[in-house]
Amino acid sequence: MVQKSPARGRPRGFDPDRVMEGVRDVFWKHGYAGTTVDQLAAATGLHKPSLYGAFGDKRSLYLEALDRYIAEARILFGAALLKPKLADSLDALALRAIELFSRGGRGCFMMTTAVPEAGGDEEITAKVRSAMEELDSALASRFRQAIATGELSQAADASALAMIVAANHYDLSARARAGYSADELRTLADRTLDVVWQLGGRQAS
Amino acid sequence: MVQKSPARGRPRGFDPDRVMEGVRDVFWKHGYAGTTVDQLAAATGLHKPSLYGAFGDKRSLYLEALDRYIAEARILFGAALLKPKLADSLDALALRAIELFSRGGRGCFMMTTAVPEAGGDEEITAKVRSAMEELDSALASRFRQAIATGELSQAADASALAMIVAANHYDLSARARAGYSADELRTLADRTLDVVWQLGGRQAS
DNA sequence: TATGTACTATACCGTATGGTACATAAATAG
DNA sequence: CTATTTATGTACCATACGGTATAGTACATA
Repeated sequence: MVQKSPARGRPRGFDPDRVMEGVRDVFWKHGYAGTTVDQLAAATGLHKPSLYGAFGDKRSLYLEALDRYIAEARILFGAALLKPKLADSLDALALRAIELFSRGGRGCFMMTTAVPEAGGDEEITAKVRSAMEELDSALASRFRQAIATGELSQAADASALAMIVAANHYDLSARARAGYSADELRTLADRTLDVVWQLGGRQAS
Repeated sequence: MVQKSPARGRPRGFDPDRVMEGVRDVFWKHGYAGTTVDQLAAATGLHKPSLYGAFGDKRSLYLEALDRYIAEARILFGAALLKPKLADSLDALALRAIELFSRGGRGCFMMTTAVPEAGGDEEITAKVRSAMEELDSALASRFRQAIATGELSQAADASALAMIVAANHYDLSARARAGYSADELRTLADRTLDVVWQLGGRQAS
């Protein structure tokens, strides 16, 4: 049996979730190598010893932020794919991605911070690959479902459609970082979705 | 009148192009912030004062490497698009991108080093956006040409096809960095090209 | 050979960096 | 109240960083 923490000693004066949000935002803006621990301390309002005490060193802090981002993205995008109509799923996916990526032109946290760091870091490389594959298979599965319910033609290629949408997803991230506005990104996403419908041979209205 | 350098004084003992290749490779692997000037000196075999004397500070060195990469990519990918048959163009584009990106799992130099640094750096942001738009329009133009020559259906949407191929291009970069092998990338690229042919309503064999 | 000039090499500078020692504060357990 | 435990805040450390001063070197011109 695991006892709930008996809360001995002085309780911490901060909310770890809130702190990690601040940490994530600094890494998001400056990247891993471009972020200093002093920046993290300033952004979270607590001091370095508290950060180290609660989360470990800079790298642990980053890995924790990355894990949390991936978990949140899983929920955010996974929820979009749960909508009954495929059109609504794809629309919600694009909308949420654009909202997330275009705020401050920051792009996808994983794409902008983990992908560069993946050169020479096997742990980060593996995390990125696994997250990408997870999105791929969630999308492919969603397309297979749409084929099964008759929303798409039986002849549609679920895997190919998934790759198109995934590639568009990462493209949106890169372009957000390159200064594209939310409106411009929306236009790009809509164009990709048109392609998906053409390819999928939309059946229902 | 600008005189050609009269070459007075001691001539430099290194080839600037070679040196910049070394510089680029270090930035490519570690990113801008993750690279130290000492690493650049070690990789190029020359010492910091020579680097500073010839190219300026770290940032100038990086911008020079980025400009050179963009120029080389323009030539590499532009040449692919010059092939008379669209199928050959798209095939060469994918092949060259995969060769370039999968060597050492490094991805696209611009995507992996400039995109992260674009957060808060307007000059880099502008360079990235401009390079992306250049590829977009080169691709769209190539597709319009294929429509004009009858290789693709008159009903094909050149811009939409260009976006699909561009997104695939950046997707290949990200996945190379995430550890995908050249073979895996080739499979992904082929799937995207299948989609392009479906969408474009290929006319000629 | 003399002289000017640009490149090279070593050594160094001031600062910023990741990380920590230490004294103190705030809570619980007895 | 005392002891124990954990968190906080200040001040600090060793090192690594970007960048440069300076002394010496190799070449061109004259």
